[in-house]
Formats: sequence, structure tokens, C-alpha cells
Amino acid sequence: MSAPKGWEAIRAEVLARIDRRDWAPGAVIPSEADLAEEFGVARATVNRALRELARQGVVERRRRAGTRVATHPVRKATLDIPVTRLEVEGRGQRYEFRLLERVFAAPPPVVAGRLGLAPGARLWHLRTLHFADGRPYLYEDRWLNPAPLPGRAPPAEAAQISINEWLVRNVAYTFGDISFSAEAAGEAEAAHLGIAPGAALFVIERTTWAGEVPITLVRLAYAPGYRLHTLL
Amino acid sequence: MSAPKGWEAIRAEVLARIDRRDWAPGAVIPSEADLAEEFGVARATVNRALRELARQGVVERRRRAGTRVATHPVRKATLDIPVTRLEVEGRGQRYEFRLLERVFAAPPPVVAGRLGLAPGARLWHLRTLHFADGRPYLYEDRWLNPAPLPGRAPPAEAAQISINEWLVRNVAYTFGDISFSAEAAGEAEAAHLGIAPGAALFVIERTTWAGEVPITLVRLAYAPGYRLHTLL
DNA sequence: TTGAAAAATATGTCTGCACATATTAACCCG
DNA sequence: CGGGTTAATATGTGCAGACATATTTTTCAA
Repeated sequence: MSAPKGWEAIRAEVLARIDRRDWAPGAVIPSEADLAEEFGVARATVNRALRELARQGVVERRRRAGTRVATHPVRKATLDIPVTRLEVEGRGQRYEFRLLERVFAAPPPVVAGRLGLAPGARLWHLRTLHFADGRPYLYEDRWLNPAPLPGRAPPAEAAQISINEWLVRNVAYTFGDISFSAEAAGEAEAAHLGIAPGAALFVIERTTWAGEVPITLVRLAYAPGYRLHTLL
Repeated sequence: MSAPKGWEAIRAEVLARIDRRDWAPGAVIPSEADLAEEFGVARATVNRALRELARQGVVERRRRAGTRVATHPVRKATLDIPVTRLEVEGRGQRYEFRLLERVFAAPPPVVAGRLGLAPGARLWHLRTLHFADGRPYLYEDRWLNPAPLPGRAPPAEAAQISINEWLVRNVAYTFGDISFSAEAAGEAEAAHLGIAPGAALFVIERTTWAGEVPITLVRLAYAPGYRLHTLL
């Protein structure tokens, strides 16, 4: 048993009271000032504890209205979005990748739309296959806006690092969105990944922006067996 | 254009310098005290900004060693794990669920193992089908440890709220893990969800604990089309 | 030369205090 | 009574100073 001290102790105590139903879901809990007095600490310490609980979704806070126990415990999970190479190597497997395509072309309207680009805009289209221990691991289909790129072009076919890794090091994004879904493998994907068409693939789609400028839209289709894991 | 002030301005400026490569990945950035002097703010303000960046994975901090730009830009995504009913109703759809099974039985060894229970232990086994606008939405398969439950049993068949929602309100967990994957629908799942066997399902598996006591292990299989989405 | 002890240093956190800001509650007037 | 203005209040954030703690660096002795 470790007895937390400081703001973590406050957080733990508040959480315990919530778990114990001393403070019911939806109810307003005492103000920072009151709690600070009760626990004999400064208000800033209570603030730190409550802010943390709010970040976790345990309580909701609004100025003047006070802090209340979240009615709908939407606990939040934080998950890491790793670079594929490190993800593979982190499991002790050998990482390789192969650039399948690298062309400059007009994207389908849906892609241009998602990136907020004019229909006529031309983008780099890159398709990459990533391997773990020689087996297909991830099929990547990426549209890349040349505007924010240094040199206006992605690295050549012969590059030693993957597009994603290059991007991550050379074009920082300020904003993005990401979605996770399950999809049936299409013909082409299945062929590349060495699986049967229709197999269940874990798919991540990500869009990133540097300020107002769209950088890239990428679809990552993982070979069967892939699993994203995190702690709550 | 909004000009952030206070600690957010500090965070933005530090982030900008990192993005601009003024401070390269892996490099140590100036100390809190130095930055505080440069920006003309208190050290606590710089601390708040850097702490936030550390939480996002942009920098790594260690006492005495200082703050350095993260080498592996593992940006972290925070995603909400909502209660199904609210998720459905939030889209303006009608929510229903049907409890398919509710028995007290010994789980398969793999389940007992995952929960850290003795092989002979008996658990509640609950299978629930959730609907959105009358269409199958989510197939839930849950093993539930009676020990931490009030009344030692989950609500009866006739309950108006789903097991998950009941749990979330009555048995707070202190720890858990969660994983996301794509799996092919099995015969039973496919039948319940009204889809073809083998279809790609988005699957969430979650285990939760209250201290040392395992609470539940649940497998959520979402009907095709489901998508988890979040911002970066 | 090596290893242990001591000093130095950057972050982690706390305390009090102050002011800013959002939001609710109270008030007053037409 | 309704509606808009004003006051009250809880959180959000800031500041300066202090001590705690984890590491690294330096020092000194065997």
C-alpha cells in the first residue's frame, strides 16, 4: 500500500467519495475553497486534483456552477499513435517497407473534399506496404499535399525511412483527426497483405493539418491480428 | 485569429519552436527558469505549459535531466469510451437492448485467467444485444464477477438499463485495460447482428478491476459501419 | 583508477494571495 | 409580471517564494 501525498491524495480521496456514493452522480461537490479548508491544503492543490479528475471524465466543471460528479461516466482512454517502425521493432521484429506507388495526381473528389482542397488540386499519392519479420503487416494508402512540404515533394523511392516517419520529422502538424474502424479487405489490399478478400482489417484513417493547410490523409489497413491496446 | 494568452501562449510558442526545428528532436530545451525569464512569466506558468506538452507526448521531462523534445513523436490521442445508450441517442437514434442470456456459470479457462481468478470460480455470464433505431448495433458478451457487486448479482432480465450502464453507476473501477481490433463475425454473432458470417466487426475488449478485485471482462462486437473517432 | 559521498541543478509540488471570467442569482424598474 | 441590469460566486489562471526529490556532476579518498 502506498499512501499518496499532495494533490494525488486529494484526487484519491475525492474519487473514493465518488465511488462510495458519498457524492452521487450528477451532484455538485463542495467548492475548491471548502475542500481546501477541509483537507488543510491550498486551493491550488485542490484545483490540481479536480482538474485531473475532470480530464479523466470523472467530474465536470463549470465556472460559477461548480464541480459535479459526471452523470455519464465517459471515462477517457489515452492511446499512443506510434510510428510503425518503432511499433514493429518494439516487439523485437524486423521492420521493412516497400513503396508501391508514388505519383502526382488529382485525388478523387471525396479525398479533396476531406482535405478541403479544390477539386482540381493535385496531390502526391503514395502506397506503401510495411512488413514485420518479412510478413505483410500494414498497407498504407496516402494522399499528400505538396504545399507544406520542404522541397514540395516526398522523398524518393529509394528512401530509407517511410513516408510517415519522414513526415513526422519534417512536417509538424498542429491539428488532426483520427478514426478507427473495421473493414473487409478489398481485392488489392488482400493481395498485398497476403490474405483472403473480405478478411476483417483494422483500419485507421487520419487527417492532419498545419494550421489551415491540409497535410495528408492516410488510410492504414492492418493485417489480421492487429490490436490496439491501452490502459484505463 | 485568436492570440492565446497565459500558459497556453507559452505552450504554443514552445510547440512552434519545436515544429520549426529551433529545438530539434532529442535536444534539451532551456530550463523552466530560463524560459520563465525569457517570456517574463512565473516559472509555474512555464511548468504548466511544459507539463501539458509532456502529457501530449511532445516533450519528455525528467528531474534534473531537464526537458527534451520527444524523439519519437508519439502523439497521443484521447478517446471517449461512451455508454452505448448515450452514443446511440446522441446521434438521434432510438436505443433499445435485449438481454439474451443471464446465467451463473464457470467461465472458460482463458476468461478466468484474464481476470486472475481460480479455474473453478463461477461468474455471471451475460449476453446482450443493443439496437439503434431497431437495428442491431452491438453484441455484448460479458463475464461478471459477483464478489464486488451490490447484492452479488446483476439486475434481472427485466431491468430497464443495460448491464454496462448499471455497472458504471454501481461498481466503480479503479483500473482497467482496453483493446481494439477487427475480427470476422462468428456464426452466432452474425446471426444476432443480422449480417453474414465473416463480416468485419469492430471489437472492443475491456477488463476492469476495483483494486485487486476483477469486476468484468466484456467483449463488444459492433455492427459493420461502426467508427471510433477523435481529434488529435 | 575506481567507488562512494557531497554538491549542484532541473523538475515537482505546495502555499497564499490576487485578479480574470463565466455563469447564476438577485434585484429593480417599467 | 417580464426583462434587463447588477451583484455574487466558483472556477481559471497568474505570481513569487519555498521546499522536496530525482539525477547528474563533481569531489575526494582508498
